[in-house]
Amino acid sequence: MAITIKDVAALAGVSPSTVSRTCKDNPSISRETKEKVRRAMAQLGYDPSAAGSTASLQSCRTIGIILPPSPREAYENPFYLEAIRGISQFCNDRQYASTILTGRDNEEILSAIQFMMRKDQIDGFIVLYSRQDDEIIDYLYKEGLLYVLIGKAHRFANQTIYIDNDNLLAGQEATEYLYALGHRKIAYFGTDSTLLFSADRKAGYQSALLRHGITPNPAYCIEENSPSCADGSALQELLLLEAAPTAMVVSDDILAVALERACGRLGLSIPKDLSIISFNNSLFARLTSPQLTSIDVNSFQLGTEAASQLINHIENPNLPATKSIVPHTLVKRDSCRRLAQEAATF
Amino acid sequence: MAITIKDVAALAGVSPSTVSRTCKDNPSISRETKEKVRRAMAQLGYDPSAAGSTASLQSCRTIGIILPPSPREAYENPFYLEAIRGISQFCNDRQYASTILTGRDNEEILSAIQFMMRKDQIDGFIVLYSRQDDEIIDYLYKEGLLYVLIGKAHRFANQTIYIDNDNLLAGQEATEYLYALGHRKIAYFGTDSTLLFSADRKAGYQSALLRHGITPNPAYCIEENSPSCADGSALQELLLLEAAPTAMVVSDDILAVALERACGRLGLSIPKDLSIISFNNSLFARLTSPQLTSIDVNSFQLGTEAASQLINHIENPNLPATKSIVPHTLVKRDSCRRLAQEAATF
DNA sequence: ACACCTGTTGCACACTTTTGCGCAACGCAA
DNA sequence: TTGCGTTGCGCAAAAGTGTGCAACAGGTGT
Repeated sequence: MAITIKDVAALAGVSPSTVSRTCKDNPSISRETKEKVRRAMAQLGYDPSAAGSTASLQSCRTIGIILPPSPREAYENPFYLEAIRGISQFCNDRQYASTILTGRDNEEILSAIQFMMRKDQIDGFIVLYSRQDDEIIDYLYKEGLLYVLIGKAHRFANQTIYIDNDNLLAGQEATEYLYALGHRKIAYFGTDSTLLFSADRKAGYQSALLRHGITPNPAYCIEENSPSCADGSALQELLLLEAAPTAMVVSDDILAVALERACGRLGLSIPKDLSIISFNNSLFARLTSPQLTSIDVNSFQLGTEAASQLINHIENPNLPATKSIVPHTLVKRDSCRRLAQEAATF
Repeated sequence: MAITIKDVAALAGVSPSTVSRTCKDNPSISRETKEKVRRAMAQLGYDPSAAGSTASLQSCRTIGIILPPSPREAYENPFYLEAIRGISQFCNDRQYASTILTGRDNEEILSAIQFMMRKDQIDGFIVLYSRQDDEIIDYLYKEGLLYVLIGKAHRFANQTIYIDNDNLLAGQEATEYLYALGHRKIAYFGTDSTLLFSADRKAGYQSALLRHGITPNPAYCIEENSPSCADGSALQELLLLEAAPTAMVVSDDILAVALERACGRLGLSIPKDLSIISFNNSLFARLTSPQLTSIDVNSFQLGTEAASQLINHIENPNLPATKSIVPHTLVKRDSCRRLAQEAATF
């Protein structure tokens, strides 16, 4: 067993309470006594055990990380682990623990949450996703539990702490980039837009088009919720249109890879026949040929920022709900080409 | 604040100790009393708080998950998150918490470990990787801490609990599969073999060749430790050899995708000019064209099994070090072709 | 009737830290 | 010398649970 506050107290010749107060730099302890105690702590290599402070402070310095209930495939997106690593890194630094809550469906996750709360084992949650009408977020909100969202709040936006990219802006920038290269027939390919990041990117895409006087064409907008479905016919239909797009904004690298495959099957070459810009800048974007131009959303930083906000709110309970925005970066690679002038005459 | 053992005791008209013993089904409490207590517990919705038991039992029902210190790229391998999900799922079921320990280098990870231990905040560790001469594993061993390895033990093998695939066998099976398709010029492409899974797969590859009377050709064996390096010249040299291989065993899907790209650049087509079999069966294997034949190592199950072993050892401290093997499965897709008979005459 | 045994339960303390309150000592002024 | 204020520190209770030991009731054997 590790050494306790009593050992230090004995060595320093004071009472445990004095040691405790010294640790927290309480002004009612004299400088000399503090010095003495600190020497004893250093000599013994003392670190207060969490067990005791948890008991007496009713706070366990642990946060829960909630993964979405999704098909297994979704977790292969490196986004999640990067965000988790960001959270863990920050927690390690601030001497918090973090625990992942997962399950095969909403119900399992809910019961894990309830269990942890009943046990007083968790001070707050980070929810790694954001979607419309989510049962778990509703539960957290209704129970008055502390949580921060990675992604934009759907309901209760005013009272919710969240960390997000400016996905609307990112969607606009992606579209503007293609526009600046001379593209006018720009399509959008995204996941199911109940996932809010996708909805925002799509809205950004649409608003960029409108700004240039282009009315978004519904036939130019495809939404699939899995890269496996993306082999389907909708994409093929779009690509074979009389007025097929010359460029596409794709809401995730993984979908973009699926799109590349579809193009390959149809004999379209990238970027010659189709320019592609996607999001997340994951390994997927770097392993394809051509490598994908992609918008990096800094998922690691989303994680650290979320952890930072949550811990801040744990330690200062009455703070108003803060929102923070993590910047994104456009990484240019080889999947977009400048359109020759004549093609630009829409 | 949640309801405590005292509330239950008061309602049931017994002492807190009786409630405690009832929870653990201690035989020294009569059936009638237990019934009475259980009714009170149900009525109040009581669940023992972890804080108290942590204090009194000196065990916090928390395990640490140690990520390798690696270049960021490595974490994009879906293997890690799948293993973590497996661990979390099992922990959630068994009402344990898990916390991820990570850092930019060995030193940061070590200090996170030391901190957690000094705080009595962790009962044991799961190490998500296994490599030669690892400082962190040495530390855990020397401090006598409880840990289980995912992957094969290098040093201290006898005293180490580990969960692994039979990577030697898997390497053999991959090679045998290619052999059975008529391939004789089979090369190996793997990561840096200080990572033990890679070393084992390579050894399996070699032994399968030897079994068929083929002496492994050193020129047929390439090791790179990052998919970015894989764009390098070694691979190109091999593929352009006079006696270039007709098939390759690749230790990871991600490397296999890099290999596919290299082939593309050299005008080689898959599986026509080169058959590829790889490991992990990740999304990478499914998103390429052609889709990769790959050996699924069941990373989720590696995680659950590791958590199961660790918790078992936490609760039964004197168990001998167990080892368990998680089965793998060959998933056939489109990256391997049967060689015409004449080509098989080596 | 007394001693002993068995089965059941509660008391008191353990674990470790935090903190309200009170006490002792000291200086200074009346 | 008494009284008051201040400073510095320890006592003890608090958080919630687990457990060794003692006690108690009731029954049995002598």
